[in-house]
Amino acid sequence: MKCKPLPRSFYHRPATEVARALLGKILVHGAVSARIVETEAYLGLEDPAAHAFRGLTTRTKVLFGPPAHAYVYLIYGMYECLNIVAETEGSPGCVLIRALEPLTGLATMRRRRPGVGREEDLANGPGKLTLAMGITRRHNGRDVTRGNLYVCESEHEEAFETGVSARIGIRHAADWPLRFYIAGNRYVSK
DNA sequence: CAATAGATCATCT
DNA sequence: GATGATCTATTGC
Repeated sequence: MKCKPLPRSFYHRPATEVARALLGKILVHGAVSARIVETEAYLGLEDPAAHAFRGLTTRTKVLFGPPAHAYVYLIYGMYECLNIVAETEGSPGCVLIRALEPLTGLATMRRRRPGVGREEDLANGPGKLTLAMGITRRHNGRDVTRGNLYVCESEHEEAFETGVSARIGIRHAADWPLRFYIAGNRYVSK
Protein backbone atom coordinates (compact mmCIF):
# COMPACT_ATOMS: atom_id res chain seq x y z
CA MET A 1 0.00 0.00 0.00
CA LYS A 2 1.42 3.33 -0.96
CA CYS A 3 -0.63 5.80 0.97
CA LYS A 4 0.33 8.41 3.52
CA PRO A 5 -1.04 8.28 7.07
CA LEU A 6 -3.77 10.77 7.90
CA PRO A 7 -2.31 13.77 9.77
CA ARG A 8 -2.81 14.29 13.48
CA SER A 9 -5.18 17.17 12.72
CA PHE A 10 -7.64 14.64 11.30
CA TYR A 11 -8.20 13.31 14.82
CA HIS A 12 -8.11 16.69 16.49
CA ARG A 13 -11.89 17.22 16.66
CA PRO A 14 -14.89 15.75 18.48
CA ALA A 15 -14.88 11.95 18.66
CA THR A 16 -18.27 11.76 16.96
CA GLU A 17 -16.91 13.56 13.90
CA VAL A 18 -13.80 11.42 13.79
CA ALA A 19 -15.91 8.26 14.03
CA ARG A 20 -17.93 9.32 10.98
CA ALA A 21 -14.85 10.48 9.09
CA LEU A 22 -13.00 7.20 9.62
CA LEU A 23 -15.59 5.24 7.65
CA GLY A 24 -14.16 4.31 4.26
CA LYS A 25 -10.57 4.95 5.40
CA ILE A 26 -7.90 2.24 5.26
CA LEU A 27 -6.35 0.69 8.37
CA VAL A 28 -2.84 -0.56 7.64
CA HIS A 29 -0.59 -2.80 9.73
CA GLY A 30 2.52 -3.83 7.85
CA ALA A 31 1.47 -5.63 4.68
CA VAL A 32 -2.08 -6.15 5.90
CA SER A 33 -4.76 -3.57 5.20
CA ALA A 34 -8.51 -3.27 5.47
CA ARG A 35 -11.27 -0.73 4.96
CA ILE A 36 -13.00 0.65 8.04
CA VAL A 37 -16.73 -0.02 7.71
CA GLU A 38 -17.99 0.38 11.29
CA THR A 39 -17.01 2.61 14.23
CA GLU A 40 -18.31 3.83 17.58
CA ALA A 41 -17.60 7.11 19.34
CA TYR A 42 -16.81 7.24 23.08
CA LEU A 43 -16.97 10.71 24.49
CA GLY A 44 -14.96 10.55 27.68
CA LEU A 45 -15.91 12.40 30.83
CA GLU A 46 -19.53 12.94 29.75
CA ASP A 47 -20.08 9.39 28.55
CA PRO A 48 -20.93 6.79 31.24
CA ALA A 49 -20.07 4.02 28.79
CA ALA A 50 -16.53 5.25 28.19
CA HIS A 51 -13.54 3.87 30.05
CA ALA A 52 -12.31 7.40 30.62
CA PHE A 53 -15.56 8.29 32.38
CA ARG A 54 -14.11 7.29 35.75
CA GLY A 55 -11.07 9.46 35.31
CA LEU A 56 -7.40 9.09 34.64
CA THR A 57 -5.98 5.71 35.64
CA THR A 58 -3.09 3.56 34.50
CA ARG A 59 -5.30 2.02 31.85
CA THR A 60 -6.91 5.20 30.55
CA LYS A 61 -3.88 7.47 30.49
CA VAL A 62 -3.49 7.03 26.72
CA LEU A 63 -7.02 8.37 26.27
CA PHE A 64 -6.08 11.53 28.12
CA GLY A 65 -3.02 12.02 25.95
CA PRO A 66 -2.73 13.66 22.52
CA PRO A 67 -4.84 12.43 19.57
CA ALA A 68 -3.88 9.91 16.88
CA HIS A 69 -2.65 7.29 19.33
CA ALA A 70 -3.89 3.71 19.55
CA TYR A 71 -5.72 2.59 22.69
CA VAL A 72 -5.80 -1.20 22.88
CA TYR A 73 -7.24 -3.02 25.88
CA LEU A 74 -8.23 -6.53 26.87
CA ILE A 75 -11.92 -7.31 27.22
CA TYR A 76 -13.56 -10.39 28.74
CA GLY A 77 -10.12 -11.78 29.52
CA MET A 78 -9.73 -12.90 25.96
CA TYR A 79 -10.18 -10.34 23.25
CA GLU A 80 -8.56 -7.03 22.47
CA CYS A 81 -10.23 -3.92 21.09
CA LEU A 82 -8.66 -1.17 19.02
CA ASN A 83 -9.51 2.49 19.55
CA ILE A 84 -7.97 5.63 18.18
CA VAL A 85 -7.70 8.61 20.49
CA ALA A 86 -9.44 11.75 19.23
CA GLU A 87 -9.92 15.32 20.39
CA THR A 88 -7.10 16.92 22.33
CA GLU A 89 -4.80 16.28 25.25
CA GLY A 90 -6.87 16.12 28.46
CA SER A 91 -10.08 15.47 26.53
CA PRO A 92 -10.37 11.69 26.37
CA GLY A 93 -12.66 11.10 23.40
CA CYS A 94 -11.91 8.08 21.26
CA VAL A 95 -13.22 5.94 18.42
CA LEU A 96 -13.65 2.18 18.63
CA ILE A 97 -13.00 0.37 15.37
CA ARG A 98 -15.72 -2.29 15.15
CA ALA A 99 -15.45 -3.88 11.71
CA LEU A 100 -13.20 -4.03 8.66
CA GLU A 101 -13.39 -5.09 5.04
CA PRO A 102 -10.15 -6.98 4.27
CA LEU A 103 -8.17 -5.58 1.33
CA THR A 104 -4.60 -6.90 1.32
CA GLY A 105 -2.86 -9.68 3.24
CA LEU A 106 -5.86 -12.00 3.10
CA ALA A 107 -3.67 -15.10 3.53
CA THR A 108 -2.10 -13.60 6.65
CA MET A 109 -5.50 -12.81 8.11
CA ARG A 110 -6.74 -16.32 7.49
CA ARG A 111 -3.66 -17.73 9.20
CA ARG A 112 -4.46 -15.56 12.24
CA ARG A 113 -8.13 -16.61 12.20
CA PRO A 114 -8.05 -20.39 11.74
CA GLY A 115 -11.40 -22.00 11.18
CA VAL A 116 -13.04 -18.96 9.62
CA GLY A 117 -14.77 -19.80 6.38
CA ARG A 118 -16.39 -16.72 4.92
CA GLU A 119 -14.24 -13.70 4.21
CA GLU A 120 -16.76 -11.38 5.85
CA ASP A 121 -16.23 -13.15 9.18
CA LEU A 122 -12.51 -12.37 9.33
CA ALA A 123 -12.87 -8.92 10.88
CA ASN A 124 -16.57 -8.12 11.37
CA GLY A 125 -16.28 -7.44 15.10
CA PRO A 126 -13.95 -5.59 17.50
CA GLY A 127 -12.26 -8.71 18.84
CA LYS A 128 -12.07 -10.36 15.44
CA LEU A 129 -10.38 -7.49 13.67
CA THR A 130 -7.57 -7.20 16.20
CA LEU A 131 -6.85 -10.90 15.70
CA ALA A 132 -6.99 -10.63 11.90
CA MET A 133 -4.79 -7.52 11.84
CA GLY A 134 -2.35 -8.85 14.42
CA ILE A 135 -3.02 -5.98 16.82
CA THR A 136 -2.35 -6.59 20.52
CA ARG A 137 -1.79 -4.61 23.70
CA ARG A 138 1.79 -4.10 22.50
CA HIS A 139 0.29 -1.46 20.24
CA ASN A 140 -1.30 0.45 23.11
CA GLY A 141 -0.08 4.04 23.03
CA ARG A 142 1.38 3.76 19.51
CA ASP A 143 1.36 6.88 17.34
CA VAL A 144 -0.90 6.19 14.38
CA THR A 145 0.57 8.93 12.19
CA ARG A 146 3.85 7.09 11.82
CA GLY A 147 5.22 3.60 12.22
CA ASN A 148 3.72 0.49 10.64
CA LEU A 149 0.25 0.85 12.16
CA TYR A 150 -1.68 3.75 10.67
CA VAL A 151 -4.81 4.92 8.87
CA CYS A 152 -4.84 6.47 5.44
CA GLU A 153 -7.19 7.82 2.81
CA SER A 154 -8.50 5.41 0.21
CA GLU A 155 -7.18 6.07 -3.31
CA HIS A 156 -10.58 6.07 -4.89
CA GLU A 157 -13.05 6.47 -2.08
CA GLU A 158 -16.39 5.07 -3.13
CA ALA A 159 -19.56 6.90 -2.25
CA PHE A 160 -21.62 5.35 0.54
CA GLU A 161 -24.41 6.14 2.93
CA THR A 162 -23.64 6.38 6.62
CA GLY A 163 -25.90 4.41 8.93
CA VAL A 164 -26.34 5.44 12.56
CA SER A 165 -27.46 3.33 15.53
CA ALA A 166 -26.99 2.79 19.24
CA ARG A 167 -23.71 1.34 20.40
CA ILE A 168 -23.41 -2.38 20.97
CA GLY A 169 -22.57 -4.42 24.05
CA ILE A 170 -22.68 -1.68 26.66
CA ARG A 171 -24.89 -1.10 29.69
CA HIS A 172 -24.67 2.62 30.30
CA ALA A 173 -25.96 5.17 27.80
CA ALA A 174 -27.06 2.21 25.72
CA ASP A 175 -29.37 4.31 23.57
CA TRP A 176 -26.95 7.02 22.45
CA PRO A 177 -26.71 7.05 18.63
CA LEU A 178 -22.93 6.88 18.42
CA ARG A 179 -22.39 3.86 16.21
CA PHE A 180 -21.65 4.57 12.55
CA TYR A 181 -21.40 2.15 9.66
CA ILE A 182 -21.39 1.95 5.89
CA ALA A 183 -24.98 1.15 4.99
CA GLY A 184 -25.41 -2.14 3.19
CA ASN A 185 -21.78 -3.21 3.55
CA ARG A 186 -21.36 -6.98 3.93
CA TYR A 187 -18.56 -6.64 6.46
CA VAL A 188 -20.48 -4.73 9.13
CA SER A 189 -20.96 -6.73 12.34
CA LYS A 190 -24.28 -8.16 13.43
C1' DC B 1 -32.88 -20.22 13.43
C1' DA B 2 -32.57 -18.17 18.61
C1' DA B 3 -30.87 -18.49 23.07
C1' DT B 4 -27.30 -19.45 26.31
C1' DA B 5 -22.99 -20.91 28.47
C1' DG B 6 -18.18 -20.87 28.91
C1' DA B 7 -13.66 -19.15 28.27
C1' DT B 8 -10.37 -16.05 31.03
C1' DC B 9 -7.87 -11.82 33.09
C1' DA B 10 -6.66 -6.78 33.71
C1' DT B 11 -8.69 -3.38 36.07
C1' DC B 12 -11.29 -1.31 39.56
C1' DT B 13 -14.12 -1.50 44.20
C1' DG C 1 -14.35 -10.24 44.59
C1' DA C 2 -17.06 -8.58 40.50
C1' DT C 3 -17.18 -7.00 36.09
C1' DG C 4 -16.72 -6.20 31.06
C1' DA C 5 -16.91 -1.53 24.31
C1' DT C 6 -16.61 -10.23 22.92
C1' DC C 7 -16.67 -14.57 20.35
C1' DT C 8 -17.56 -19.31 19.58
C1' DA C 9 -19.66 -23.64 20.31
C1' DT C 10 -23.52 -25.93 21.74
C1' DT C 11 -28.12 -26.74 22.92
C1' DG C 12 -32.93 -26.27 22.24
C1' DC C 13 -37.13 -25.33 19.39
